[in-house]
Amino acid sequence: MDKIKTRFPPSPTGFLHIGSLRTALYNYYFARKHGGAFVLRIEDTDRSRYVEGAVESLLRTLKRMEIDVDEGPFVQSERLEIYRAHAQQLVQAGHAYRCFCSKERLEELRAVQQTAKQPTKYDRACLTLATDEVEARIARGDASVVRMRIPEGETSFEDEVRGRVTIQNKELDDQVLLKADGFPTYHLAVVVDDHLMGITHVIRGEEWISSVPKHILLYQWFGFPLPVFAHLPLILNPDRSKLSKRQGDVSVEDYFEKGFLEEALGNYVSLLGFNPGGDREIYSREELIAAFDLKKLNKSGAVFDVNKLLWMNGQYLKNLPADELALRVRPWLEHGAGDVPEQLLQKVCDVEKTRMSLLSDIRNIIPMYLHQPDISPDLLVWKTADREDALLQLKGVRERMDACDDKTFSTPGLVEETLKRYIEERNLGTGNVLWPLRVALSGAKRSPGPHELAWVLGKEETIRRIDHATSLLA
RNA sequence: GGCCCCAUCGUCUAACGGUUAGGACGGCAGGUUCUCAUCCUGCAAAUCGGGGUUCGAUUCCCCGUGGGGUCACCA
Repeated sequence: MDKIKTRFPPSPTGFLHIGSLRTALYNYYFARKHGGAFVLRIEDTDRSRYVEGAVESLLRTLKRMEIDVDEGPFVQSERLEIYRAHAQQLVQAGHAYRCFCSKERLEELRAVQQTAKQPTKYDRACLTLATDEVEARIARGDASVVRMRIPEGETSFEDEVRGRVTIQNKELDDQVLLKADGFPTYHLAVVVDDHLMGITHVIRGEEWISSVPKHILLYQWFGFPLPVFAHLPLILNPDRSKLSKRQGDVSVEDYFEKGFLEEALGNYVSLLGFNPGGDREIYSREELIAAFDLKKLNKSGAVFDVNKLLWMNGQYLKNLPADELALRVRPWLEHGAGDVPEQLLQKVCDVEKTRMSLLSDIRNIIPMYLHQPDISPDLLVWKTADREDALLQLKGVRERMDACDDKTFSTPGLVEETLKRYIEERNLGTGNVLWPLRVALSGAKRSPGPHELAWVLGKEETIRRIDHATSLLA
């Protein structure tokens, strides 16, 4: 049996679309699971869409997603001779023919057909051109393309996710295979390359399913064995149309910029249209590879739910060790705050990670740990107490904090113990003590607990902040 | 419009033809708690409609309806 090979052709714009990411992931999973190879191919046969640096950008993104390429990137624009020869072969065999029709004529033809509510198809005006006339016009330098000569009958194929799909050949247009500029169209290039590169499984988006019959014809004409086809359901906007810009972010780079983790994005996207079997939501890359199965693919489109992605991202953040999180959060710090000491950043991550859903959340979180926050004196007062009590409690707790040794501040747990013991000993109200203390340290209505804040800030700063709060109440 | 594809809670999904139709996100209500978040518990929430086949249909078939994709010298 042939070695399993899958391939991935990103769109040549340089950005990786969310849908493309899933396609890449599935191809990668499938290849990995079967000990096969994952091939990267750049389909840059449209010169008008050329983007400088697109390939480098794509490779960077794939690398970030830890999708390892086994072969390639193969670049189609460097293989023009191969496609030309194949097109020529079809012309000689009578399966394709030269067409000299101008774009203007074709547009006009289409317009007429459209108003007449006819299907828009090429009228085969050039099909009957005599061989010597064709040669004469080519010699004269007339621009021409090569078109498929669609035969009568019907074409069908087996799709791994949809089953048998059949289409009448009369529905097919005499598709252009080789353009006037000598570049192949997608249809020619994909068939030739998939065969030459030994691709055994074609896993791609559903938007391609209607062009498969054309490809089948090409495979037959060339005498190539068919690969296995698996067409994935589309990823949808909330209104159920094909996921597109305009209704939100569609490139994985957009999500990186927002502060999503590569592994969360990969995990989430993998589960759109595929279910490994259990009731779990969080899967490691290895688990996904092990569970991946073409038979487990869904047939219907899936709405991309940013909300659930946000939740999943939070899950991943929460489960990251503090030192790891600190590393990954670092790029989001403002330039001025770039000198946040590593140890402080790790502590902040440790106490804040259950409150984060994006890496970029660190930007809103970090200031209060770097500088004494503004405090509204009224906020210092616990709901069942008054200013006098707040002042009293702050003074008391300051005294106790001051009496602590450095070891107490070495873990949040020890600080917490100390506070609890203090409250118990004096028979104080928990809220009466902890609320003003927490506000004194954070200035915020909502924040981590006072013991966590004190641990992050350290003894000296903790006392300084308590003193500051006290001065506001006095 | 032609052709192709699809159809379970709002969303992602599970369910050998036999289940009180399960889980997750979100929502709501509680619990833990100094606050928020985390965590835990509970609640509401779905088989598009109509015909068949069958002892029995979410599941198989047909029709309808709805949605999507595609109809380039773009991929």
